[in-house]
Amino acid sequence: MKTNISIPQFSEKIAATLQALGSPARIAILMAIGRGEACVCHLESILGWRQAYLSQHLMALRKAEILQDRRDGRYIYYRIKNEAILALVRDTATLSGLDPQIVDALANPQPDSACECPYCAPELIQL
Amino acid sequence: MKTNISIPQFSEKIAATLQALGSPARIAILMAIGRGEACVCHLESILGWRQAYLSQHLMALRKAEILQDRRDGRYIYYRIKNEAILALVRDTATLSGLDPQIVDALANPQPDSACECPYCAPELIQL
DNA sequence: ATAATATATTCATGAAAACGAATATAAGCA
DNA sequence: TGCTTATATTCGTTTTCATGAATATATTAT
Repeated sequence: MKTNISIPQFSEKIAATLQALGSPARIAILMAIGRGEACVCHLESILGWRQAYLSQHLMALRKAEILQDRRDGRYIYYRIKNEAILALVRDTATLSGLDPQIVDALANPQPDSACECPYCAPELIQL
Repeated sequence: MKTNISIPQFSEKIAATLQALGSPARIAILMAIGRGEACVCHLESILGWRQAYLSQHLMALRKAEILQDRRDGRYIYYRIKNEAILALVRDTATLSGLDPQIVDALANPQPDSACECPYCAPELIQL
């Protein structure tokens, strides 16, 4: 039972966003999306995870209002609502003693030749 | 059992820092410390929490290398190791739709007349 | 209508985190 | 030395989160 705790509303709001980011899996997802957008099967291919596992984390990021989704036929694309989230991750990387350029490089992902999603292999859609 | 997950080392490091911040209680502590330093009894007074509860969160923040402590006689003072943490919280506040000036104001706490710690009431030590 | 593909959601289980209560430790005072 | 004050730490319990497995839903193709 939570008693004798007086936490201002703002602490809870700030903590909620940071809590959503406090997961290696979700950080990896955000890096994979970067400044563009990515569909679920693209993220599956890039990250090598089970689809259901990925979807659960996407759900958490949507709930935290970090990700925005849009449907295109069968495909659902995700993008980061506010690029400031990437700056936040970058700054945290710096704080954690990591090379922020790694974050910068990852935030601009390129199409992956091994991926068969509409983004990486648009020619497959025409067939 | 964690299987089929390929999380780069950097995601884990970033997430670890954000995980430590993903708690309303610890955000409140950081706000109370701000740019200066604060002793435990000061934080007790300001936040109105049980001492043991507060100490547990201080322990978590020390473990995450966010806080630095120094002992002065019976008193232990805490300061935020890197002011960039405050910038991080401020940016998160902005992202969460909060007024960042609230964070700025809180990051420069003033002595509290109701507090009897050496910082707020140095004259009590002389007695 | 059915099957295939893409993806979300739910539920059960296990692990991690949060919290209360009790206790231990350190420093200063009488 | 013993007491007081300041604070850390440990342990048990509860709550929350993470994950796997199964299943549901939406769209397109046949």
